[in-house]
Amino acid sequence: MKTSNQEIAELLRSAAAALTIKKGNLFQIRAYETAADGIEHLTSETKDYWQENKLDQIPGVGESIRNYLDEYFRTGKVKHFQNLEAGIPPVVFELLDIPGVGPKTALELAKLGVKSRVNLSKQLNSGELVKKGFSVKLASKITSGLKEADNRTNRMLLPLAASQSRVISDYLKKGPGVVACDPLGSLRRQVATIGDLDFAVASKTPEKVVDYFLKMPGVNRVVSQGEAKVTVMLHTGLHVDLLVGDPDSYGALLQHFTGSKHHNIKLRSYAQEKGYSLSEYGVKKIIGKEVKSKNKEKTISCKTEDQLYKLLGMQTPAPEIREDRGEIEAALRYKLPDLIKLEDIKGDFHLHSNFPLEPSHGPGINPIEEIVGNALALGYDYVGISDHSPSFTKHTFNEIKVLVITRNNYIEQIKSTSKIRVLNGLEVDILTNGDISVPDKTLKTLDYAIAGVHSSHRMAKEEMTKRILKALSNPYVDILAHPTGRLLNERESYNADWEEVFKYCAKNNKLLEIDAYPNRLDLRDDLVKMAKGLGCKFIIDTDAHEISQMEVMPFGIAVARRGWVEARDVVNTWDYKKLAKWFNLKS
DNA sequence: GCCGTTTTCGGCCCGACTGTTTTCAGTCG
Repeated sequence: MKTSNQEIAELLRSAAAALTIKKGNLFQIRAYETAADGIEHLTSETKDYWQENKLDQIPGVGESIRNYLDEYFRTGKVKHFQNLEAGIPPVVFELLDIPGVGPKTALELAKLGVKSRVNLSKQLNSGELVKKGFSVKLASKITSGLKEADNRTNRMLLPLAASQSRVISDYLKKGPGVVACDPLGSLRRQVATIGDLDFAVASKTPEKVVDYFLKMPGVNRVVSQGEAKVTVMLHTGLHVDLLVGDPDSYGALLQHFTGSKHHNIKLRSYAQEKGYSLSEYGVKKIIGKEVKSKNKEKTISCKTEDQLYKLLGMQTPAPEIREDRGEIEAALRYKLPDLIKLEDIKGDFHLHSNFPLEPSHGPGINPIEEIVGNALALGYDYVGISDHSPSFTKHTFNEIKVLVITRNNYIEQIKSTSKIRVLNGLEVDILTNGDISVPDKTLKTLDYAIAGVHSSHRMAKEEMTKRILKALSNPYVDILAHPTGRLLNERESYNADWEEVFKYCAKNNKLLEIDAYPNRLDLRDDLVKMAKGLGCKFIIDTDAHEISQMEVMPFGIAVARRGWVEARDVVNTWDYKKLAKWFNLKS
């Protein structure tokens, strides 16, 4: 049985598509889609919710869908969904993820004899579909849609998205009549991976900006084009959306295009209750059931986002938390968190040097002295060096002890001459049975230890939870490194009962690391928020293996902000005295 | 089908673009 969150969401989306084809209730269709969204964004498996009898805690899941899911987990199928889908060729559901193809188009294709995606491609190329009466324009649209779906690459990591975005916004800023230009969408919200790039431009002459944008180097084809709204595809396959708006209502445009979709839906529902209708043009007053005027002139325009949120009687939530995870409710009560900022960071604790402890672990390339010097240049008050521990498979515990002591002595010398505080740490392995790869008496000689899972990632959830908890129970382990082990676009998080792990950390003063390295961003933002709610403290580190990588700190800050974290929740924003107390250091 | 610091009933975000539409349906963000 397919039970991943992605697969369960697909199950619901197929039901929604079937209902669309059968002209079901529009709101019921939306309800299935909302539930699918809710499931996709869960921090743990839907199946776990089911086993714990908590399915209706999932956003968008009510009594009916709860019962359907229960039936699914018990029997592997949902009779109601099977009935909905009866009479609809299965290929319809296969075609839905082609851009431009929705339920109705997919059904038409199926009726014209399309058997599969491959077959669709064949019939398009041979012109067979058009001969059978399918629209020529739609056929060409779907041909490019198919090409796109096939070339769909991984979502971009933040550094790449940021650099691509800079090139485009530099270009746009030089455009005719451009007053302002901002990258928006998921990049502005600093989501860990970015699908496409969105830009807003403020200008009184949108048509000129649109023309200028279409001439941008690298544009491969125009996906759609309107007076003030364009989507293009670059030669790299990247999608870029542009919206041009009047400078007087630019705040509303920024708000609209930053999203997220769920934030906007919640915000607009709330606005509606208050008698307003909200769009990218501003705020309209609703009288009775009718919007007072459809004229844009009658819209209250908002130059800034603050004006818009203020009009609705709330604080402006930082872009990073606009995900409909409670920020609108908090903003209405003027209780938004005071999110951590890059300037709050006073040090970095997960740094790898070239000290010859264990070459096979891929050590850093810079000497400890250079790392300390760079920390000073970054304005830090303290810095922690945390090389990988020597491999326990190649060394006896006694050899490990000797190696570590050698390094200890070396760092002691640096400590005595350095202008900033230097801490002596080590990144150690959590072995499959939960033991630490370095003996306690050696760990005891360090200022701190970061423990991480570096092997056997595919353990069963219960086993992995036990493994992590046992490691954390070691009194010398201070930090859980990159807690979920995910590598973006490469490896999923491993399974563990995170709530149990976080409760343990909160109770026993174990720190959760937010690893700022862009392909990790681990702990993930949603779990950060959960951990913060359970009272956990964090440390944000770069995991740099060369000193230039110490500059990835902003990505870790973004994750923390997305998890509603304030500076006081993060130990490496504290002054040294408070920090030393937490780590039980001598001075 | 979901949901509620005005509601357990009666609502459900809002608008743009495309195609082939003379008033709208489908898809997308």
